[in-house]
Amino acid sequence: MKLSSRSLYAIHAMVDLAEQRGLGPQSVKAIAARQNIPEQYLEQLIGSLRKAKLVESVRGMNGGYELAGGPEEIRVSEVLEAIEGGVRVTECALSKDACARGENCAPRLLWERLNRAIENVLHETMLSELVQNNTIQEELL
Amino acid sequence: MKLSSRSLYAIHAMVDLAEQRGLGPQSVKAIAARQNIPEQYLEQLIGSLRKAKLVESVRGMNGGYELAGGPEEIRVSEVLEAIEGGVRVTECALSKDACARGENCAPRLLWERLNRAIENVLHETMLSELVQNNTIQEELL
DNA sequence: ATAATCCCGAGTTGCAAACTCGGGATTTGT
DNA sequence: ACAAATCCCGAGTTTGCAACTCGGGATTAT
Repeated sequence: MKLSSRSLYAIHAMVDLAEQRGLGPQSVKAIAARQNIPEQYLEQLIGSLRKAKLVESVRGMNGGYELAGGPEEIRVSEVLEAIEGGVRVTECALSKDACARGENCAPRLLWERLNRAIENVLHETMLSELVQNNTIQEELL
Repeated sequence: MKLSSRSLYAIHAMVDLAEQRGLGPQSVKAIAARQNIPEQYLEQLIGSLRKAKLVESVRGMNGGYELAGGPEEIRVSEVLEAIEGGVRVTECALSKDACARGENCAPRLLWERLNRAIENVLHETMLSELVQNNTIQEELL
């Protein structure tokens, strides 16, 4: 039940871009250094974020990446969707065919509850809530 | 964000024992066959369940395992706790030391929300809700 | 006695996630 | 015009750990 480092890195990178918003495009190198992420790996991940139109790139010298929209409009679920292609606790809950037990799988009730609970959190949490010096953090728990 | 097969197997095994309750001890072999779990692997897992006092063993010929208590009293969280030793989305939310960022980790808000949501579901779901021909399943969603 | 089971510490295997590499395309600064 | 800094991307390679096996001892019913 761990989040992959892919996901962790992607979220940290997006938060970083939110924090640096307005300061011009941020290079992969800079983001990687600030957030402590292997540079070439991040390059790969941020490519997925770009394809999902969550960030925009500026090429050439002094280029880099910027958030495509305001942090208040970006849901964490969008980030993870882009990077993982959906966050499901077990394949079972996704497609009934994937599970040999078919409809007769009693524990499916549990998978569905878990998926709901998780997706609810991811959908309701906006990037803006995760940036530094957000002093109202505590009440939002 | 997947559940490990350890967890999946353990839950299926516990559900199986709930379904076979009252029919005498169930051998690992029988459970494995019914639930489609590699036998020797299950033996390992069920050992953890026994140490956590969730099941009781009867040794010798015609031996096997039985639920230690009624399925209405066993929480899914107990099963996963026994098998995984806690279900945390990221180490960060567990101990502040584990994360180099320390207290200044903005995304921690997210980890905490996720952990809460997940633990809530696991804690509220009883084994009895997961057995077959539980016809009120749908409303419980 | 024999067979069926639990019990358990050590393996071994496989595979996907994590990370690297090489090199091309684009833009800026000088 | 050229060098340097970046994005871009398809192919690697590495590696950690979950998943699974093995061998053999202890216990009990028939």
